[in-house]
Amino acid sequence: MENLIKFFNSTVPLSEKVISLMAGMFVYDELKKGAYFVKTGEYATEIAFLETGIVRAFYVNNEGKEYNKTFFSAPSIIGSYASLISKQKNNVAQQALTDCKIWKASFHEIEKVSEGNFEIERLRRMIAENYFLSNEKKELEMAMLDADKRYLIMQEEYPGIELRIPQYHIASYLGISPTQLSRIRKNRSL
Amino acid sequence: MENLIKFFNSTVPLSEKVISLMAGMFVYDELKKGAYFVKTGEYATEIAFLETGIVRAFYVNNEGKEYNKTFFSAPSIIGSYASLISKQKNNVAQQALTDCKIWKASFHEIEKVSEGNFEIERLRRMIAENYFLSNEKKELEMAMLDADKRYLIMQEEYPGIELRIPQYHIASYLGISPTQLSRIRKNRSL
DNA sequence: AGCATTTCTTTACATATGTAAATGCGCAGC
DNA sequence: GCTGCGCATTTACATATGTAAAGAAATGCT
Repeated sequence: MENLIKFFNSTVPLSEKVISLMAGMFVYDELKKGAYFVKTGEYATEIAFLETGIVRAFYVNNEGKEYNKTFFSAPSIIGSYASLISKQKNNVAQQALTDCKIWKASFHEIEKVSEGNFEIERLRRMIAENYFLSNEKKELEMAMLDADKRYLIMQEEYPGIELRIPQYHIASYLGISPTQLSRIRKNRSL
Repeated sequence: MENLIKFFNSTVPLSEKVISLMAGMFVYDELKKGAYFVKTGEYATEIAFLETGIVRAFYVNNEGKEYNKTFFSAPSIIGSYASLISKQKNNVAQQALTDCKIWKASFHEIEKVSEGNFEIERLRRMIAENYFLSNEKKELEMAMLDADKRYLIMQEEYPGIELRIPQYHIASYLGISPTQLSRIRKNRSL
């Protein structure tokens, strides 16, 4: 729980009051490797703080192929943010790639306590902005850089992740086939 | 100016007080076709309401090729949102594709008046969320759908835009070459 | 109206990357 | 220590899409 507070505080400093409010909203839980935190086609209701572990967000195209959109590496917030704020169904599933420790909360409750609470409203604004920025960053990278460079950036962004999850998840994240990732790795090491 | 108020009100209803606050912050201006509202490498300071016209947001890769990231078709908000909230340099330029009428404001001033103003804070949160959602939507479309389908969606999202801007801008938006767009259009009409 | 410029389409060709399948490697469990 | 299974790499091949260039069409300017 201290980790959660610390994590939020690194976005905006929070008052004692807000901290104790939040403390009541989050409960501890675990995700086994392979378990889903969010499933496609459902309405998201929960958000969680990922204390340890790795989660992937991925979508499936009409041919049934999976694409990894994001990795969440602790400490981080998980939950289908898009579905929560739009009240639409998820298009993106979230699945644990390792065993995970999480603290989850009902998003609806968070919305309720932020009614009229300036501080939480501001926290939510900053969270929205951060999501926006990291999406934007990934989008630009995907579009401007070749897979080579994206691979490099991925390694900086998620240090050590390659040791913890299979290569084909990385390939999917980079938007290329495992075959192609292999070719890149081969060239890299020449 | 009424259009501006109407536009913001369609996100969250605003009080008289906030409306008059805003009225003082936005001033009328125009952009000639081809003019830039935002240039790459600079720090954004302004935001604007696009009352009439079309603006494109685009980035340039290291080979000097341009990619259109978004079209803004009035009524809409323009300005390098990412740069404004991150206080980093722009990676994305914004250029008028037709003559435009705009109402611009200093983002810094907006930030100042939202200090402690719950309503504006909430407006900003919702704007951030909307930006996030439209980015997310585009990202999923780009990744899950082929250019065919994206072309269709583009036509729904920006009705009539094809009559107002050159084809190669559309191609660039779809992430394909003009040649390829031509091929798609040809197949479409069979 | 006529010329010039811009835009769109088409062709021919090159190539990057995906798919499929075979091989190789390493770790886990017995 | 052996066996099997999951994962990574490699090979061969197919193909979608980009590039370049030429031609056609449209637009705009004087």
